[in-house]
Amino acid sequence: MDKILKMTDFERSLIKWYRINKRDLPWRKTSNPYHIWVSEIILQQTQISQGTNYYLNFLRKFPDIQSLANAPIDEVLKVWQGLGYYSRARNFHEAAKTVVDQYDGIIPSSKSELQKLKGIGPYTAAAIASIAFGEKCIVVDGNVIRLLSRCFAMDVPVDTGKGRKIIEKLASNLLDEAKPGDFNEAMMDLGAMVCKPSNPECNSCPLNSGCKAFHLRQQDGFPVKLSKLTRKSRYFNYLIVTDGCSIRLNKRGKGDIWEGLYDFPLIEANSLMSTKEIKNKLAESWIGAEYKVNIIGDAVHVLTHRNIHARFFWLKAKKAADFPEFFNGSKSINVALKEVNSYPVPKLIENKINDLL
DNA sequence: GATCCGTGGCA
DNA sequence: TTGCCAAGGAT
Repeated sequence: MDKILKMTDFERSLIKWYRINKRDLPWRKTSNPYHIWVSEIILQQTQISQGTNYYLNFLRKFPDIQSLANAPIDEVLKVWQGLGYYSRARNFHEAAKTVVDQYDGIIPSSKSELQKLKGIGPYTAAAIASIAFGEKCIVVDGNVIRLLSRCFAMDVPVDTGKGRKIIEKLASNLLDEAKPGDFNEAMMDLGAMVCKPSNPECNSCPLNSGCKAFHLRQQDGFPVKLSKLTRKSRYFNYLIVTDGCSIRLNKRGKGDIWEGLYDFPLIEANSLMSTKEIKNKLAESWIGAEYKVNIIGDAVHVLTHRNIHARFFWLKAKKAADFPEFFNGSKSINVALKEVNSYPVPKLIENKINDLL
């Protein structure tokens, strides 16, 4: 039987809407799987308005997978600076090296092979496989979850294994197998543009006639979620050690926030500290040093699961190069002030550096 | 399965 | 102001 004849009303309405309303985005002008891959990593947990410039800059800096694989990780992180979730950059870099070293530089074309690469999970594997290679698989992202949970008025929480399986089953049944990539992008576009988290534009939605939440006037009641987010506080007492020519930067270690990025030498404690406490701490490790200490500002930096309370101490030193290489359990380096901007740093530190220079 | 990983926008 | 959410993945 002709596929067209089996097309459901859902598919037909969705695809028709997409033909007219699809967004003109840079990664939709290409079928290059590397470009698609770049876009999908950048767009993980990231809105298009925030990610588009990073996509363009990333491809300018790393135009093909070889250039990415051959780059030092610091350069990759520098391009990623400000975008957040830096493990995406580290894992992408690792995966690029794997493809160059073990796949002869050819990006695998199946969802199952793609998912073996670092940083590629069920969503990204399905997105690349369907969009770049036409594999008949569905993507399940936040947009798809919201859209389907509303259409079917799902009372099972979507952030559970059971809810997840229901979503996957529904999407699989609806998938347009003739153009899986278009179907997936259409679902995400409709979710982002019409079936929005708040104030969805149901009156202009092509699927409203079959949407259970719309008929119940319960759009805001879906998706049902179980867990709610909590944030714990951490207290970073930062030492900006400088002698006017150079400054100390601290390379952040494995398994903690901002892994691989640079900040300042710090003392993490149960609270913000006083200058007196800082001086006492310094007296233990920097014997005979000459410096002055002043608090130059406090900041609260909000992460997904953390509130970072930061206090910045200005340590005007006679010679920053003499600051202990290992301070409070981690290593710092001496960097010329002119060179500071070549190091990848988190937003909190970027802001502070911009304040100072 | 629960927790962690960034940053920005919005109601 | 506060909390939620965003084209998720790793541990």
